Amino acid sequence: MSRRETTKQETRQLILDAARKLFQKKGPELCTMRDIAREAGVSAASVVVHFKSKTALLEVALYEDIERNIAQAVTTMPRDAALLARLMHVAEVMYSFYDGNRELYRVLIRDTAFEAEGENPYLTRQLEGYLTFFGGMIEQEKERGIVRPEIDARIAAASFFSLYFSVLMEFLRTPHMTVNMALERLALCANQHLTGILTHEEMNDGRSA
Amino acid sequence: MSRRETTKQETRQLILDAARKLFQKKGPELCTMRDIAREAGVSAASVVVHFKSKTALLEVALYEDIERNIAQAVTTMPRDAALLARLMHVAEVMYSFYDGNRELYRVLIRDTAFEAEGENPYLTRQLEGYLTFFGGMIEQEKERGIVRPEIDARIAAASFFSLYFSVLMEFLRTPHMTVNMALERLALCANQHLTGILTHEEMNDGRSA
DNA sequence: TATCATATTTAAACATGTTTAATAAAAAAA
DNA sequence: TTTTTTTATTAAACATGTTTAAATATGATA
Repeated sequence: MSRRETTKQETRQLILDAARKLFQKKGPELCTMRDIAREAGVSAASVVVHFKSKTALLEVALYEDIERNIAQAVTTMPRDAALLARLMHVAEVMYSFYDGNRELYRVLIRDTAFEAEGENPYLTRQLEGYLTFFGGMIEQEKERGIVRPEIDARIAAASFFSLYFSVLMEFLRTPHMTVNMALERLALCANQHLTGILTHEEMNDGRSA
Repeated sequence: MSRRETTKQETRQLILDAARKLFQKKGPELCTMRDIAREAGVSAASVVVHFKSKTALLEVALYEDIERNIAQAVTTMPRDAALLARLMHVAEVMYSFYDGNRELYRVLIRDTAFEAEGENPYLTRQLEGYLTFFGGMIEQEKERGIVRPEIDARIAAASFFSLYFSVLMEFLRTPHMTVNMALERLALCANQHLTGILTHEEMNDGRSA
């Protein structure tokens, strides 16, 4: 790596470290680009040159940590537990993680999850990874005779994610909601999705729309 | 109403009209407070005095229209159709409405749905209204023997909303996704929630978490 | 080595949401 | 009516994310 390249990476790292520190400490809305630049010992313009925008910096600064937590949730997932228990394990790890600084992650998700397509590479990749992983898990459950064979595993995985994400949104917006309250709620929703809400007679009659 | 009060309301209405026009025309991000103020014939400061912030103005300017559409969706809802058909009817009306200006509603929802609790009175009220209405509908289906009696109707209504909202999010973020694609996807998810994904043997064994 | 081209950094300027302090007009009080 | 208080309005200032144009440093080329 050329000298030019190394100093560039050093500068980038200085900014990242400063951003992580100040985002955590003051929250992303109260901490300005100039604050971050000062902490890193560079100009505000340099921060923009390196990271394009404040939102993009927030994304880069935080998603690495999130990915680490997802990875940890996956590796510690009970291998032989039921589908719901495995989903709840991931949710517990992630909700607990976000609980460490709710305001920070509320702003992160707001500013990244609603960007137009292609503007949020991290999030998109994480979601795709989840769908593949959890969809594969559901496929396995089909083979074991636990999930019905006609079920679309990817749709099921996406549905579980929707439930997970909605509860997360409410959790991040609602200070008095504890991790356990969020988990209990998600368990109720996810369990309904597993077992359905119709009576068995209706299910047998049921036509897909 | 005193003279002071009437002129105040007139000014407020001028700003609202100007805001609706420009938000629709240029999108909420490209249209500035000064643009709106100029169009309304008042100062930018006046806009802030009347509506507190640009986001709050966006919310007031657009949610009335949204509420009108919800009301219309409810009144045109087929009374004797199945639960899924009724949900899909509401979704079709709303997705078609949002399709008229996706970028506008993407920004609106991003900026309001993720505000901290209490900062988004319209949204909160609409969601509460939906949960009551749809929850009541599910309760009726219990009495008719279509939905199982042990099902928590409010949790079911919230789950359907989660699915509806997640698909809406993807729809608003993804230009090449048509209304029909969104509806098809929602139908698949919602149908899974109605009928579950487990085999019948597993359902009978199934323990809630 | 000297020169040119390229990449990195930044000071200053800009755009825009919001606040402040002042003004003017209406209502209330005298 | 005159005076005082309250309120609606705004010009100017401010804060902050971002852009621009210039300067500086590095690598390539002669």
